[in-house]
Amino acid sequence: MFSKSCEYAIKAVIHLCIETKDGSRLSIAEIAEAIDSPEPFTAKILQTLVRHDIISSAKGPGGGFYIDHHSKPVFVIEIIDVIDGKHAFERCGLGLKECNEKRPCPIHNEFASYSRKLKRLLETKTIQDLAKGIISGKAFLSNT
Amino acid sequence: MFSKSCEYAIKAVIHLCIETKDGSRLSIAEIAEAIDSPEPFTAKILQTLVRHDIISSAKGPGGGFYIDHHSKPVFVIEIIDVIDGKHAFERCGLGLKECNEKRPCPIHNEFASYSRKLKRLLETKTIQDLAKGIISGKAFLSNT
DNA sequence: AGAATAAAGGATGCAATTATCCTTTTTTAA
DNA sequence: TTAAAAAAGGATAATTGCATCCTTTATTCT
Repeated sequence: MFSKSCEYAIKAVIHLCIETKDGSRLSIAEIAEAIDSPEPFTAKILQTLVRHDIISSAKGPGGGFYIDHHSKPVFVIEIIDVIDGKHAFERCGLGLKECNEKRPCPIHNEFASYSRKLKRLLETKTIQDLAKGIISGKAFLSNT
Repeated sequence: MFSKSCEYAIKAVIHLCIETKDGSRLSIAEIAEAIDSPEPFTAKILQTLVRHDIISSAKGPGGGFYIDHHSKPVFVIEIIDVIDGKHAFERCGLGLKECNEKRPCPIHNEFASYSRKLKRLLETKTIQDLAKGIISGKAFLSNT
């Protein structure tokens, strides 16, 4: 469904959302540990998210990553767009370039309603919504 | 959504279904050409489908691949199971190993209802159903 | 039986995604 | 103003999915 990068990205932002409510910051190491991801790879993803203004970062001692709770909430789709590209959802089930409403591939109609709904969901759901449903951030975001 | 192999497999079986109704057979070259896929790679996929009894093949002159229209219809999910594995649908949206109903990941519930529906659809839909909806096999299965 | 045809299967190459390493830049604090 | 902390960024490695090549086996037809 999504790339590994995208999975890490979503997990990381949820984690940040929960842990930096109080204005504190998290280092790459802390995030990677919490979401069970390789540290240097996670660093790259976090950088991308910062560049696209989805999360914030501060260099130097006491620095780290955080999300600014005064700015607008983060829609899940924003992360997907930035990491996996805008067209992650528009792809035809059979990978046909020329598949569309007028000239649908054999399973176009079967897929279309499914992916449309899922996309709409991710367009309306925010990371903040997801964070609310989590009791213990660590437990639910790690793999072990 | 599905792997390239799986896309080719679905297209190939649809094409076979349409073109071998009369008991004729198609060579790898003919299939690859029709569905716009690399020939040797397609050969591998067809082999796998034969091994799993989804399609049939005959060696030697006049041989090729075909689907036996006297045997039971092919459910789309069968192809997916064989090529991408049985768990292609059970994977959690965030790639967590330990995500399940009892211990759902943040987006588990959001995904579950949709992938359940899609899975059910592919469990009931047959290649024969899909073939019916196609007027010109070539035109709809190739990329160009 | 022998030649031609076509799939089967093993071994290998290539490219994208995933992951790692190392150096540079910025910031804080002593 | 120097040392340490921490992210940023460039270069490189490993893994995996995708694709190709070549030899072998089975079948048909002459």
